Amino acid sequence: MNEKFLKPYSPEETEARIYSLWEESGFFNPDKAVEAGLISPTAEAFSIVLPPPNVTGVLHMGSALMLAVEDIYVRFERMRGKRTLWIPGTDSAAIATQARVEKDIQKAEGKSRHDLGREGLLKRIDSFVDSSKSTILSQVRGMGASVDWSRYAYTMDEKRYRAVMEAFVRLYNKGLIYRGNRIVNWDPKGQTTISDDEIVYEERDAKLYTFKYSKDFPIPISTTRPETKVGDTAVAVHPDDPRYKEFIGQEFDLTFVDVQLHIKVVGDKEVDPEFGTGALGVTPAHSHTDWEIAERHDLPKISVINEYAKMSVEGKLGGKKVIEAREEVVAWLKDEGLLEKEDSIKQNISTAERTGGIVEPLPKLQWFLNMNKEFVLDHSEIPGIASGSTTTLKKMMSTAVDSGAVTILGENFQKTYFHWIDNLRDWCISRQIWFGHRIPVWYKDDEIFVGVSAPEGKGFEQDPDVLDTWFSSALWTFSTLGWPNDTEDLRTYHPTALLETGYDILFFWVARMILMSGALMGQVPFKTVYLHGLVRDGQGRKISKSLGNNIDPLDMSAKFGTDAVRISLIMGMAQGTDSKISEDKIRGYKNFANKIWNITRFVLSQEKSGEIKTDLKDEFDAIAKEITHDLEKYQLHLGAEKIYHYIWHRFADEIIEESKGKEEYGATLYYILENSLKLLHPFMPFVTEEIWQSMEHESTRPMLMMETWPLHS
RNA sequence: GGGAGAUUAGCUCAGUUGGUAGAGCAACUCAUUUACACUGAGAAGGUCACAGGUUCAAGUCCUGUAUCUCCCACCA
Repeated sequence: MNEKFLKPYSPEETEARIYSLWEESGFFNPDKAVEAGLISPTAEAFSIVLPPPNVTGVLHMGSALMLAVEDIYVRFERMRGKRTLWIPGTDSAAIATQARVEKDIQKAEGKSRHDLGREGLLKRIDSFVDSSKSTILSQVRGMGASVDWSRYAYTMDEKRYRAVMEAFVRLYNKGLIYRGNRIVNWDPKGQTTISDDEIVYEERDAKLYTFKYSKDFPIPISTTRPETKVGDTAVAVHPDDPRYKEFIGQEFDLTFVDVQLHIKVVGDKEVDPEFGTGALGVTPAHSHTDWEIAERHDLPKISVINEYAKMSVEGKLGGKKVIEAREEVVAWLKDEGLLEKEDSIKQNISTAERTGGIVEPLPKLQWFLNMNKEFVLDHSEIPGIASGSTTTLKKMMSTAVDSGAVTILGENFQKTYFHWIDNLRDWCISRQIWFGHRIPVWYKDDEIFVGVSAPEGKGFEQDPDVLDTWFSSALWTFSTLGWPNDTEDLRTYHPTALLETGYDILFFWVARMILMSGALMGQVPFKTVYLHGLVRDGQGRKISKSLGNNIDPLDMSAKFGTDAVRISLIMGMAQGTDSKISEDKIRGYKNFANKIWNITRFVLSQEKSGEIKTDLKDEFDAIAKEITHDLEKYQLHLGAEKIYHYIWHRFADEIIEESKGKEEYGATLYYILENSLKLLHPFMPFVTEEIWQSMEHESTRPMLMMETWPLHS
């Protein structure tokens, strides 16, 4: 027997060595496994893309859970003989990365991005990305992820850049991308537009002021933002409201603070007569609702707030921050005796997810993806949409799931998905930052050129904006497989089999992938969506810096071994629900790794004598069948529990105890141990492989990772 | 305002199609040169939030109530 079994199992002496063994074998790449004759060339494909972690980030418990779940499925399907591909990659995290680099430069050199210029800043960002990406990549390795590194992709690399340009141009040519002046969510702090999904609402105390524009104005209005009223061009009332009906159509000229206003009274059914005074002061340029009312009634849209959230009007409010202007307007209303009421209310305020800045709705010229425009889908493999038929992006996204082509595990998530689609507005895809995929549009006087590369001829200026980072992420399942080229990889591995990610990016990413894959390839991007929950601490609290309850997966891995971290993240975690992790829990599974180690020590001390006992074999095979079934049904926490319970409390506590001093048990013990290692391998790959490598086997396969799954012919 | 989910042992949670309530941790008793103390054996602990209903049978299905959580939404 190998002497190492005389000491407890040591993850730190094992893991790096075992990972090298796997990686150097080349078998993370399914093509190599086929070449070596370990997987049939005609085997069914099983492919997953790794949700690319932030290239400059570090691994946290959420990504550790993601890697664990995905690696379990990849190893399971690989052992079941499928042509299994897991594509790794990293994401540029555009806004966050640019902000980080800008901050560093500001701190170290006192320079802003404008001092460096666009080219200069991008160079600095590239070198920062280069120097920091090794951290996350080695951490992914450390978790035991059996990804095919030869297919590594980065959202900003050459191939992905081409795919993004191509996608933009194709969607533009289909008429789905347009440029329009519309109200967008402007983040004054980040100095960029953000999408609806990047907004988080915070409940705050606010004041609802009720007043009249002037003594002569007949209708009082209510607002929480008096400062915007200098941009009003109308008052909207419900068309049937008896109080105000007579005023509809009338127009008033008046002076508000020191600004001249021309107010028209309009009737609009969107107005709720029950709320406030039942009359709405319409500020078209600074409110989504008001913009729409203005569109319907052809009202002028006067911009009174600029990109820095300061007043852009003439007079004494000019240049003031909106908050200051608000106080000034309220003071003026009081002085003039126009203020009728001041109510305290709770208000949901829109803030930017990334910067925390208060979102200011502003009209801006931006690029949009049209969700409701009909277009012809030339080639379609999506059930319910025939090739060459007319559809809209919205309908297509809905059909992809409704038809069952994509299964979103968890009924509640399906409902959420459909609900989101119902309420979907056009997607604003342009961003005013420098780091990202620059919009492939060039202007020259009245000319506009849209193409994957710059037009010939002089005098063209490229659009300064870049694309929303989710635009490129949405292409991920096929941009990583070589699209827009018609590659062998695309034919073999797309649609991918499974997408596993956190439920918090169902809309950002999962839905958008369905959109892009459908629009550009006529395929769904994946067949099954597995959404995992948040990882919380032992008390069920969100892990956060301020609580100081951060449990670092790398620390835990160093302390208890990666296998222990992986399986403790899986245990008790039903799909789609939040899970808990604590140091005690991880320690418990370190003990389990050692338990198997000692079981092996005992079994290796026995002769492989006697026949395999039928009753014990049948019992084991039944367990193996159940575990297989659990994995197939995405109940991996149940499978993990069963193998754990069987190995510790059945095999070790009962079968081994019973076998002591009885030679005829030998062959049976070896049978159970070997097959238990196979079942446990996806969950705890390091310790199982290490044990496997230390034993002799009849199998000619080179390693446990490439063994066949129990009961699988 | 709309939607979804949760409520099971002291704590954290499982419980697959309805068929005698489960695990881990904690606490209790005992064992101990044992493959393994990173151990084993045993005992204790629950009106499955509450109230109805369906059923031979309900933690599980239905209705309602309470509390909590999350998501979505342009009530100014």
